[in-house]
Amino acid sequence: MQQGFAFTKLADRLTSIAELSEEDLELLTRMPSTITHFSSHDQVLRKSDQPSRCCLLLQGYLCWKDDGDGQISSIYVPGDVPDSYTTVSPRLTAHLTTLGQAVVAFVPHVFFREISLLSPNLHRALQLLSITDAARLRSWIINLGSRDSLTRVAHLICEIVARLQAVGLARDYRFPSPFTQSDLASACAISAVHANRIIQELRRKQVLSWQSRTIAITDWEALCRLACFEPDYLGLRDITPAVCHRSRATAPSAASELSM
Amino acid sequence: MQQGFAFTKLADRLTSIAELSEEDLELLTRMPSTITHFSSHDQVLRKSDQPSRCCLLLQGYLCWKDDGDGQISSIYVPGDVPDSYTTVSPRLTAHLTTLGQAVVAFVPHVFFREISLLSPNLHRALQLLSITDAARLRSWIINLGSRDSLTRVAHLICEIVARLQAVGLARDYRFPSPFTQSDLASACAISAVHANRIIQELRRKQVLSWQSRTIAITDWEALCRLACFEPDYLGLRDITPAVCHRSRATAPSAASELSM
DNA sequence: CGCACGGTTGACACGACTCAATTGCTGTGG
DNA sequence: CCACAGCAATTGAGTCGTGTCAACCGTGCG
Repeated sequence: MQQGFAFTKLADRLTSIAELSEEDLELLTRMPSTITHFSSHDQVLRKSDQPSRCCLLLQGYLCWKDDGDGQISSIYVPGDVPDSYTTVSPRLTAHLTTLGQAVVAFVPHVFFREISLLSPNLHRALQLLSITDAARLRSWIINLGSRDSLTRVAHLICEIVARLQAVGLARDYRFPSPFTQSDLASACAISAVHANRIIQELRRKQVLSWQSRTIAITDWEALCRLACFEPDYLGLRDITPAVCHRSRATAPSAASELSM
Repeated sequence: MQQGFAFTKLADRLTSIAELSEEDLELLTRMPSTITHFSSHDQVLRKSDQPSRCCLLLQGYLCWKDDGDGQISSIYVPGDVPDSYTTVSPRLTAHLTTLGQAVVAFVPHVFFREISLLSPNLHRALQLLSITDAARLRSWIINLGSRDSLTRVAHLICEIVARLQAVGLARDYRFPSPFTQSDLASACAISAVHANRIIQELRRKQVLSWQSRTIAITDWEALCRLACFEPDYLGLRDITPAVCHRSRATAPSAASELSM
């Protein structure tokens, strides 16, 4: 991957939910960061930490993992800042853990505070980031609460694909899955054995393949249907009717002028 | 209840998570509001709404209820502002619904924006409000994901008690429960029939009574133990070791006399 | 007074869990 | 280069929690 340009990951992510000006992008280029590589199932932040910087995920996946039985409450993809709220209060309620190898850029809290003061636009974009984070949590509660395990797994995969595509990844509906089936099970609140059977069923239904640490969606429409996936809650700006066939080459703001 | 002092409810809530100065409280007194009464299972906000004001709950309970099977993703008590995030983006992903009768004060977005500009302290307090909202969502995911139904119900009740007490209500561990057992079931993602059996079990275990629309906790310690309840995630300032035996002696607005 | 709704109870079905054993893969050291 | 360790994936069998269905009761309200 393109090391050394951590800020572009953040820019991509912010652009996916808000329109940024040239000046905003210029501000982002000044982002100071310390880049760190983590291996599988590492703890990036412990519950007891009181960080003074945020984690910008550059590559791989992170999740909040609970102390107790290891329930995963949220998954993050490159461009996300899982702990952005620590800029306000550094108290953590879970461990920030890798799912597979991951690359993280640590960015001082003060940087986010500064750009918020300098650009109301960036301030709003960062607020939107936390709002969509909360929206995803609510969506996940709906999932755990009201859908059966096949739907849950399918929905999680749909969400990951949509979010990867929003930052320019997985355009061909293939993406690395360095996490284990047990990880997926923890996220979906099912047992590892059952998760395995669900995945087999998804394979049998010909909607995806999962081999050599890579997932390939073979029938996106069918998967979305199985999952009852309606990506509105992700707050992305340019979802096409066909659900994420976006081309990021074109100017970042086609229409999406709806008041937000 | 003391009508006409909607702002005191907000002041109580903000005080429970942040320290406010005299000036901050003075600013809050200027809060404009339109007070509205709702009956049971009313929709305060529809998914399709694009509100330009927030809902400050004064009395009763509200919840976000999903379109589909009516899964409840979050419950609110007096002093809460369930839709505070709409000040940034008015898009909703669920219906804001009453659980029993409720009284709501509608407060223009612009008021929150103004006080955020005038007082960094209030700005922070409002940010903390959304952060704890998200923390509760994560906690609820843990609940749905990793605990059995008895624990889930017990945990929800513990949380409600703790949050009521944080704003000066339910000090004697008794509080109105105008919601139905089905509502509780929707929140805990179990069937109404099963919810009923769980409640009976809680009664049998002598930890609470639930009659004539009132819940009375008879053994708070035992209930907390059953629930695995650790209230840190609520972000409250003054939790005593014994879990919420707080005395609000220093209360800046000691009004809130009557039951909610 | 009676209807409607919330609460209660029992019987039965099924999805998901656990336990346990086996296979397959990957990396590593002899 | 192979053997082995260790982990992930896979499979089967039996169990249990929770859901569904259906009936019944109690009570508040029109």
